[in-house]
Amino acid sequence: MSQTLPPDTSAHSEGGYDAHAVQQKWQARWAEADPFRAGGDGDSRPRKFVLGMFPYPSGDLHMGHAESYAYVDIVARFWRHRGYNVLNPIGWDSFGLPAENAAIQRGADPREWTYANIDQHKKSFREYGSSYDWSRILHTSDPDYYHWNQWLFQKLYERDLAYRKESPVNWCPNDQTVLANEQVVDGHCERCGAEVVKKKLTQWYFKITDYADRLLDDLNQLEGFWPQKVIRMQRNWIGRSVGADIEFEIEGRDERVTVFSTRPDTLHGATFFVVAPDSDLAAELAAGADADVRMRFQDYLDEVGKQTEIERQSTDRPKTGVFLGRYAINPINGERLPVWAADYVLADYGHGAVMAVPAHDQRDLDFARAFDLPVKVVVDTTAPITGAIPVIELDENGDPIDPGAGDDALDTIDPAKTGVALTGEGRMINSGSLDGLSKRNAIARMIDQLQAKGVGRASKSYRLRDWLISRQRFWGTPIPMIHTQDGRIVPVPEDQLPLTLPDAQGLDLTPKGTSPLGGATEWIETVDPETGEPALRDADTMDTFVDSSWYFLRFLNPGDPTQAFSPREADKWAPVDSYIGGVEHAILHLLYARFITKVLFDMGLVEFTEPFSSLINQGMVLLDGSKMSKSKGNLVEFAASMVDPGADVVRTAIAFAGPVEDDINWEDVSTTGAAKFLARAMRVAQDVTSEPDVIWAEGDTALRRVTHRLLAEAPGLVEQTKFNVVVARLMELVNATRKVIDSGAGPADPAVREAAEAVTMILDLFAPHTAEEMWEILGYEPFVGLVTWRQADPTLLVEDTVKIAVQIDGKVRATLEVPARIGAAELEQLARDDERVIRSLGDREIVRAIVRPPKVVSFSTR
RNA sequence: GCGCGAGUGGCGGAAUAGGUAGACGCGCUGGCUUCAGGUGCCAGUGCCCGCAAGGGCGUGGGGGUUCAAGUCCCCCCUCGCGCACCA
Repeated sequence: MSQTLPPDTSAHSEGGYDAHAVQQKWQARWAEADPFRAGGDGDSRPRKFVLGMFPYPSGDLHMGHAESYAYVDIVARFWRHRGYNVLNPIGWDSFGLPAENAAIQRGADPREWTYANIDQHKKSFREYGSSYDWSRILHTSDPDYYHWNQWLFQKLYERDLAYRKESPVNWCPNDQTVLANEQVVDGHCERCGAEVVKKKLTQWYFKITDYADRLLDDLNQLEGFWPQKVIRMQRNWIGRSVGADIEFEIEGRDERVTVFSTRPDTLHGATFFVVAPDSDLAAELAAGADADVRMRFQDYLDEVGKQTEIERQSTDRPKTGVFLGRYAINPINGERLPVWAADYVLADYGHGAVMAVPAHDQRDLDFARAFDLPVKVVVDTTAPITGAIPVIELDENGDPIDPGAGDDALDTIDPAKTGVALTGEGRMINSGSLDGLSKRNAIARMIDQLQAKGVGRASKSYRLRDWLISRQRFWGTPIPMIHTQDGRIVPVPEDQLPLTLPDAQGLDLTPKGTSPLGGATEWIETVDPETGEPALRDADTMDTFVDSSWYFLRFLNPGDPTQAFSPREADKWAPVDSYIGGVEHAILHLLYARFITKVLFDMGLVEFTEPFSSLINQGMVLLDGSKMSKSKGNLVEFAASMVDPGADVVRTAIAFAGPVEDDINWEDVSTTGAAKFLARAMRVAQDVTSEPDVIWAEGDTALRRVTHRLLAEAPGLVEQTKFNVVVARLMELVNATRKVIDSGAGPADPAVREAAEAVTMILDLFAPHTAEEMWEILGYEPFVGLVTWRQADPTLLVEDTVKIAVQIDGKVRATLEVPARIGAAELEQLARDDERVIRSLGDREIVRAIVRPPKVVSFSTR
């Protein structure tokens, strides 16, 4: 027989157990028994769907992943220990640019890089002891997955939620592709960091703006279940403004021009009119002006075009613009307003044009002062306002002061002189029938007037833009549309889906501004499904955020060739109960997934409108105070981190390092402390000499109290994600047990066994291999990972005696050990009689006593 | 600029409802163990004075409420994050 060499344990075995041997042993057993597979229809336990944001298969899994997936596993294991049927799947977000870039560098197929990395990830997660349901793996780059991206696209198209338009878009010159608004961070490409430029292109969009109100309003349901920060970021991102659309005539133009304003009440104060220089309207108006204006406009437009997004966005930039030689007519009073083009007005917000009210808008005021335009005050912000009712002030004779009499006060804050716009509350002046009204009432009245004249109406505007989903890259889901010779755009027939990517062999993947798929002649050429005439496929691929917007549903029946997901399974499992991941997706993935979920709801395919019932954001793992990254060279690799201390030590050290939502400095993570603790816990289990059937009630009561306090507290602490505190409490129980073994009732005491078993069951959250080993040592069958935690015995949670602080004038002068259920009168007497109290009191006299059993007695003297 | 969040020992961090601040761990100091060097055991460890008993100070700074404040209120400082011409 061949002899198997035992693993080298020399470096690890002194502590009482060989962490690596234990790890390998239990990983093999888990692989064989597959104990963490979610229960099927016959399983009567209540269900929990626990999910970590799935990883992108980059080659550099680092400690950030170690942290995130440790938390996911703690939550999944916790619900199993609480008696739930837990679904905890894992998959890979495997389309995307890095694979393509790696392929270009080595002249290989992105598939090779992608799937090799996925294999590496799987190995790492297995080594980590993550309790996944390994039967449900998915990769978004598999045709059987992206088939359903294409299906989803076509469903959105049918519902008029997918459309093409030409518009200035964000263009990353490095990646040579367009980006969604959400993927531009501070004017830079979210992925590669290159400065983003604007380019006018025809692209596919998803009409997320149709859902803006619901995306905003439904955030209220998530209050308390999602981090406040994420909710706030989404609210800001959607950015709803409430106001009115107002139509202006432009002299010499047939059609009226609409502007949006949140302050229709100030319409009488409009003194000029501004259009975005890069808008079609500006070009048209300039074209209709004389040659001089045309030239100056063209110069200005060129100048604006040269600016980067960042320059354009910088605040305190002096206002620039050109007069277009045209006039707009104020619909409420017929005044002629000069029309300017200025880049402080954005082409793609509202209607790309504004009425300028310099007295009451800071930007308009800055512009007016720069170009010497009139400023007309229509709100007297010095006039007192209480709610909607004007307060009439009386002079010394008891006569009412005329509301318009505050002219002196108003003069001192004249915006034309101070340069500060009057944006606050006040009462209308110089506004005809609106005079005297408060802001709120004036807005309502003005909207009525506009509506009556047919030149305006109440309206809302959003910061949120439609989601640009086309990408000029290869490694993504092909857009399932066909461009016919006669200019129609038609869907690829459903029976031809999935439309799979061609082989990358022979394709030039180098970024060149158009999709590499355009060069796959055989692939791109197709026929018009209606006429049979030659036609071309759409060469672009979809944003990978489409892939991740619904993937949680695919886990419910992965590989199903007949549908994207089963509505019946979705009913059972979805939405996700606990979703765990980084805050970097606050307005990308999380917004898109919410949007798509609402669309699926409207399609009648799911019965919920929010995909993630609760969200946990973990902080980042930092090294040298900054985010780990390959380019900075401060990457601690996940796999490497486990080599020496083992998976359990890494997981426990991370859980113990601090609050989940805080950033962790890797140099502060103490694997030494975690390793000592796990060895100590293991030794306690090894020292137990009693049998599993001992009667706990006969054990040491003091130790039993510690055990039961932990049993009582642990579930609440885990639910509040205070994992670091749970580890601390486990350490306390291990220490208390050690003491009883060494210098108390001894290893045979039933309380020692009870404590060791409680430690084992809870330790499974953090150190599952060690816990399984301890469970076996304690004489049980595997798997402790499936054992329901014990209930705390309430009688052991009440202490016999309590320590009470006695304060004299706010300072603690004595502590008393008294029976827990002591009465107030008796306690006060004990405190008054206490020697230390008497000594400390000296000749001072107690004038007041506050007695609060079982906490404190507080005496005041003087 | 606007909006949030956070400041607790040498370090990471604890502290249900205002009730003994510093749990737990790292580090450090001393001791024990036939113990060669990552993981045994015990004790100590917020700062200052003191041999001790004891006393004073102490949760970014200043004020306040309260018998009692890390916790509640007001002002300020520092750091972090988000948004940044959104009409």
